[in-house]
Amino acid sequence: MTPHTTPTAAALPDPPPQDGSPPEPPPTEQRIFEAALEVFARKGRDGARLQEIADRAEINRALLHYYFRTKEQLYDAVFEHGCRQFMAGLSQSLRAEQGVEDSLRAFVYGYIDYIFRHQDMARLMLNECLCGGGVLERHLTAAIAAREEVPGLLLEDRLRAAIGHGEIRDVDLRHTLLTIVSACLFPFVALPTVRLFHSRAVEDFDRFLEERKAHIVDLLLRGLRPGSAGSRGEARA
Amino acid sequence: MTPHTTPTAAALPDPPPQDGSPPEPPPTEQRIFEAALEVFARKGRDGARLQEIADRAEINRALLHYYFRTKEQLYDAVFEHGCRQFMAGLSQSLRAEQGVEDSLRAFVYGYIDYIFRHQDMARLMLNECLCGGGVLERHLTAAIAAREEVPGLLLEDRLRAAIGHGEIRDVDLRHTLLTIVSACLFPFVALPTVRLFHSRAVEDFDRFLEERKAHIVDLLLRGLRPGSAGSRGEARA
DNA sequence: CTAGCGTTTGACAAGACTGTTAAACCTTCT
DNA sequence: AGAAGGTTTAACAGTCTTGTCAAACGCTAG
Repeated sequence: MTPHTTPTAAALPDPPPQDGSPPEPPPTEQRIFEAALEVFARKGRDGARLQEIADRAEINRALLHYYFRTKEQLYDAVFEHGCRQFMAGLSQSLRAEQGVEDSLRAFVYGYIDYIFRHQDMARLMLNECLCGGGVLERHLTAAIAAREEVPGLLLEDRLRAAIGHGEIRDVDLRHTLLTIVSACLFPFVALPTVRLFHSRAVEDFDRFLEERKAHIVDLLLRGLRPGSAGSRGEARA
Repeated sequence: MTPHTTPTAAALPDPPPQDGSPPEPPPTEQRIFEAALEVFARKGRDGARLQEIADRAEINRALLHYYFRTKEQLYDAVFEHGCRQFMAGLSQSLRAEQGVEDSLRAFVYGYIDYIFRHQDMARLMLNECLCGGGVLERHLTAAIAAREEVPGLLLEDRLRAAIGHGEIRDVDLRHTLLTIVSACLFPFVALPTVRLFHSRAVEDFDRFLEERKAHIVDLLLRGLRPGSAGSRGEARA
């Protein structure tokens, strides 16, 4: 009864390419993580079946219990593990630039690229947002308390400084950040719907995302540029 | 065996206040719809239990099968029914204005207000986007084929005309529309997360949404205003 | 009154899924 | 070779959930 403690395989998910050795099959636990993430992301927490996870990991279903006791503990472990790596990797891919414009561009480009490469984890987290039982909140509050890097905050600092320097307008940064994240993330949520109206997105999703990055940065930069209000009053209602 | 055909109670969900009669308990089928929508929205398609739906509707569980045969058919009926009303009501609440600015404002304000009043249905649809099996696509394609009103298209027409008149820049309207919808809708998805950073949103969600409406309209109007590109080139990568 | 018909209910049957256990397996160390 | 300990497997048990059924209920028409 060695497992059930902390995962022995706390290895990186994106390990830097080792020597030229053939890609040795990852240890069982790692395979379970990967399989479980896929299935949970596609079917949801309740829709996922342990049998399907086991099949995908090419192991006996009883092994899932051997390593993680229950389905709930497996889910929590996958979420915890994935969430931590996701956040860390995301923060890392959002390098800080000097100017506001470059910072914003780096954020949007990095964000979309990263989500694209980790759609399963993103779906899992969004799923948790929609009908989850507080697992995400618990983990996020813990992460914040532990002073881990939270992806959006760096850009918020940059924008705040830019406001101080008069480079951009004095906007409510929380709404601005939320808008940026929405614009980057939502297309992945709504993808099945987007396809219907934007059929190109299916044929060439890469191209669609490239267009999207440019569009968002362009819109934001113009929308944040300092200057007088629009043709009429600023806010009405 | 009268049921299983088409719902006899195709009544409106927001019936205009009738006479002063006491609110008579709605017929069984309507109660089922309401209860099922709530439970499906909160627990997801697979997480929902028929027993919980029956309890919430204050009926015997067997009645669910009497009216809808299977869980899947119940889900489809709720989705179909809800989706149709949702779309129709949404289109209706997005009245067309003359100018671009007013149209955009009406759209954003109407959209957020409507979603706020129909969060369950919105969650259900988003859930279907994330881990659904094509039910949403099927219904949407059918709706489009039947030439039903699709919420976003009216605004798209307005914006296209405005581009023709030079009132706004020549942007990719599909991305613009997607951005607008994202900005309005995503906060509802991410609400549990937003709370952590934007604690005011909990205490006073109404106020948060009012701020948000103004923020979105403001950002969009400025971002779409015609004029030269930013401090540097327009698009880089 | 009662026959008919739609509605509602409790009980039951069948199946799906999770979780447990004992035995087999495989490697390592003595 | 043999013991030890972790790993894997097949089979089993229990529970939860869906779906079905026959009987009971209540209303209306003849």
